[in-house]
Amino acid sequence: MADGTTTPGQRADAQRNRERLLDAARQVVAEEGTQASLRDVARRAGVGLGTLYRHFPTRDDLLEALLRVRFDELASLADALLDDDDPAERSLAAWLGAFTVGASAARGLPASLMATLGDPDSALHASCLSMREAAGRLLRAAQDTGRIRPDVDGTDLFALVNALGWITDQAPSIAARREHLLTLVMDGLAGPGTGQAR
Amino acid sequence: MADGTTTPGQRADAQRNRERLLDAARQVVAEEGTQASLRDVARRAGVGLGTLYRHFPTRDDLLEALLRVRFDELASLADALLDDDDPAERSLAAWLGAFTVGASAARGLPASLMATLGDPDSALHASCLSMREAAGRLLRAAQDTGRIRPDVDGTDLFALVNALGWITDQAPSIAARREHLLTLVMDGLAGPGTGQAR
DNA sequence: ACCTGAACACCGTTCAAGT
DNA sequence: ACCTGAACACCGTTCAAGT
Repeated sequence: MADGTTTPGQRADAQRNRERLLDAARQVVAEEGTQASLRDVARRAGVGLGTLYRHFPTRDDLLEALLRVRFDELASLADALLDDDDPAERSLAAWLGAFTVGASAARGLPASLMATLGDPDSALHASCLSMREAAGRLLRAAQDTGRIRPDVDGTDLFALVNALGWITDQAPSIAARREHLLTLVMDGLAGPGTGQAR
Repeated sequence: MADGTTTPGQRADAQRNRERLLDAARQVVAEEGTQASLRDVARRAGVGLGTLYRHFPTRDDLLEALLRVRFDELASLADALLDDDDPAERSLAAWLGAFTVGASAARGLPASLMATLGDPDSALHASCLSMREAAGRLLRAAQDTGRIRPDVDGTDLFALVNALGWITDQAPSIAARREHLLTLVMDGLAGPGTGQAR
């Protein structure tokens, strides 16, 4: 059972460098987003640039190490919501809310997530895909109740919620309306209305 | 009446260089998106890098020269739709469709549009703002009929449609579902449904 | 094994020097 | 007036050289 925080393979300064890199990356990504300068990460970690590449051959490898925990949490949240007693469309809304909050943890994250889904070789691919699938199960449960339109799938849903996460990052005035825009999209997921607004 | 295609101020090779730059920029932006390398543009135009900066001090100045015509067309389309005999919400849907098609003309365009709205000094600011305002008038007309929810404004609408344009650029599989996602958002704009999907 | 930093091929932006 | 390209300060990525 690897716990993810230590890699007991070969040790020494390597283990310490890895942790320094992750600490630095956490800071830099929080400040600059997923497109942050890798040189900056190495610099802030007090480590040679080659060392960063040795530990994380790819930007996505680094992001994966930073983000997998959150992704897994979101996936299990979806499964937990699936089992609770709330109406399915409320569970779905709750999950989407949690996701959009997490998506704005780092600028550029929605773009990274979408790119990762299209690249099976990305280190982020697997966890991102399983997160989307967990959301898909929630969606299907809500569709079974007949209160969510049947002509959307998990891909549509994930696309929409990432689009929302993206737009929310483009301007503070829009970030302030995140909840509002989310309910609007949720209403769209519910299907055509009566035609009477409000 | 400046027609935008010629700048009769001082001429000579300057005028020709300007046109070469625009031609090159059209190509490069079409291929690489709004974040295309400016060096590449100068190179393809067969012009020194400094010449590009002299004609277009800013990336947005260059984009403005490329895109203003389309923006203006979209703005007048909105006004034309406002005056036709179609139901207001159909006019709104038609405009949103036209916008999203135009928005996928160049990768990165939705991001440029959103950035531009927040920066009054951007060369794109004015035309982008007036486009949003034209859309806002369409929106209000549709709201007056009572078939579009009253608690959205032009900023929300523009944000949503740009979010759609962005997500559409992230994966071909999603681009294929653009119409579908647009109707979904339109349904959201119509307000809460009956609760019965479909 | 692991670390380091120079090296390479790119950027955007500025500006002295030319015509 | 206008054009040019070197110069500067950055990138990402690789890899020879060190321990």
